[in-house]
Amino acid sequence: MKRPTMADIARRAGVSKVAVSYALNDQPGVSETTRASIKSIADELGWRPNSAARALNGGRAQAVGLIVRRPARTLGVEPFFMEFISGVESVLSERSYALMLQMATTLDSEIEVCRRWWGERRVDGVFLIDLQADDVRPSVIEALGLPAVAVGPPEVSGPLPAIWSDDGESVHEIVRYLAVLGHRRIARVAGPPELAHTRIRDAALREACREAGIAPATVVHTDYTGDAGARATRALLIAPDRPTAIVFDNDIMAVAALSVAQELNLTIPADLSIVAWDESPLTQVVRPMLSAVTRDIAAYGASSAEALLALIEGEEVMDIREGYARFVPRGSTCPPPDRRPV
Amino acid sequence: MKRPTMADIARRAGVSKVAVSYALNDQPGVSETTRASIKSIADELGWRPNSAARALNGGRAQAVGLIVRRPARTLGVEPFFMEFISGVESVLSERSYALMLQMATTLDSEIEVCRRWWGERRVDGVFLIDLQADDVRPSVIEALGLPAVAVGPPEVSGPLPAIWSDDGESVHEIVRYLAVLGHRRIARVAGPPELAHTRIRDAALREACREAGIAPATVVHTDYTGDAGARATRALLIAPDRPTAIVFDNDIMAVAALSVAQELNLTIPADLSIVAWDESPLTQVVRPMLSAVTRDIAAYGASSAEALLALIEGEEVMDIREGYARFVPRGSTCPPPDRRPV
DNA sequence: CTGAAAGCGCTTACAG
DNA sequence: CTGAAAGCGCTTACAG
Repeated sequence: MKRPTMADIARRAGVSKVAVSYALNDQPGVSETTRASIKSIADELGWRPNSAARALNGGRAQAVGLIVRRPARTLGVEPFFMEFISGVESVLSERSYALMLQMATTLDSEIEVCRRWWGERRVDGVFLIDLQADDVRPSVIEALGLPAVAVGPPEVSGPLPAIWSDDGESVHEIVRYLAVLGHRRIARVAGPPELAHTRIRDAALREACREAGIAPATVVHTDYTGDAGARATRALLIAPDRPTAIVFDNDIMAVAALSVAQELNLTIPADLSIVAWDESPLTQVVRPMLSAVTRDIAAYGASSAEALLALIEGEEVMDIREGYARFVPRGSTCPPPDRRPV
Repeated sequence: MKRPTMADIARRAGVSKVAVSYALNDQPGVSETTRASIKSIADELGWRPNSAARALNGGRAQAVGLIVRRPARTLGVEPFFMEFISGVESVLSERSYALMLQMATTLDSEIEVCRRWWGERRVDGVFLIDLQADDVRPSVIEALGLPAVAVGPPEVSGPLPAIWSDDGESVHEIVRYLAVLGHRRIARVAGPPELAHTRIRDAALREACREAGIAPATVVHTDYTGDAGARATRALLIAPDRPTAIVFDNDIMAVAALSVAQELNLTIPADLSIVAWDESPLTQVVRPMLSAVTRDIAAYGASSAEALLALIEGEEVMDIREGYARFVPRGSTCPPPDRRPV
């Protein structure tokens, strides 16, 4: 039951602890036969390096941290996090890095966790997600000396390398598509306005509408829940001059919109086109299947992890621009009523 | 930038490192005035205990591990994990424990991760989830001496304490409800047959049908994806003597079933009653809203964490039975066609 | 190639 | 109440 140490191996092998250290770390200083015999004893004993002892020698903690600051009620239905984490993991595990996960409720508590993690040498670096406009975290983290990558646009990553995908590009693609179909009144049910990528989409939407020569889109901000999405959709649809197309910032709100449309006796897509963001399997189990923008979130997580590990190794890391989310038309978009043959 | 140590504090305070240790850990051995001055210096310097150094003194790693072994494509849409984790976190964070998260693909690799974590002293204990019939993990983990709790039924937890909710009870409740409505042909679209709780539901379903005096339910096992759920549902609905009610083992498959019904021109609930398991917000954004069984998954995570920490403290931990999932009827269940007035 | 020493940052036990 | 020592399990530098 007692976990073996290098001293145990040294005793069994009849050599010094130092020789064991050299042998096990593939350092010169022991003969090949000694090395082999030490290794086989280590194997037999099931020896593993004590991570605390290693970390104490100026070594790394061999762990990175991720703090999630979304309210519990939206977390479960937001596929982003688990997909992102699984991409992160794919890189970490092959480098034997561990991932520390923590939930937080406020920006301050998130910063406090970083401070503690770094002070306690529990992590070698962190991922910053859900960047906000005027986010204080990048500069605070930078000041701590804690290696970190910002998973978000360079505009708000401050001194940290940004791993980002260009949401503006996706917005333009959606609007051009809808405009070509003939839509003139587009609305968007968005995420929280404090999130940087929400703002970027907001701005891109204004610009894209102008470029397409259509009226500025109405934007309603929500907390990403299906409930809030349904309320926002309902408000849009009972207003005079209701939109003929609505773009949603996640998929659960888009699904909720299907129900609201049904409630109001509107047919999708004949009476209303719907576009979802970041398609999860959910968009394909409903009818009609939802037109959505899609990107490889796991790959996004993997790049972020690569960048963070490189930063920890002391390499210089540049901003990395991932592929943007591409529009995939499915069954929830079509030309608006006044542009279809009667 | 250099993170301060006790030696730095000792120098500033003009005392020995030991005095600093006593002062900061609220141990006797220093005067109250010295203690206060040491503490204020520590504060000012932003000192945090080096977790590696602490762990090396026979102390704890102050971390517990969770390994998730579901394929990436089902992870994102399965709200269980994030809700469970957020419950776990609520307990861990107030005790300053960290959570290490790792993905694995096979049982063997999962066991290997446990072996490594424990050997490296990275964790003080682990959660075992998704217990299987004849699961080897409990006995292997027990043999390692690694403290662990099994998040699953006692039948398969072996020597480990089980934190579980009685799925059988929920199955009985559902079947009694459907039987009272007049349903005689019930089917179930289930999760993977290797999972212990799938088997428990299978067995309970047989028993419940017998007790209700109705034909044994047809059960189709799936991998929990919406796709597989849709296929299973379709197969059930085009068979002769199709069921009048189907119970699903998660919510995404139940949502997929709505689409299949629509595809086959069946009305929910008039032609087919649908029951989902472990309702997430998803069940309430579709129309009709899904009747579902519901339980407090975060509370489940919290109990599991409490139990694991107690075990780590050396306390004896008994099996803990959480409340079972309760049936909440919504819009997707009603009497079958032949039991309604014409 | 091999050995004994020092040190990482803490805690614990043991003298004064 | 205060001080100097030993040790946790490793690694790194420095002699032989």
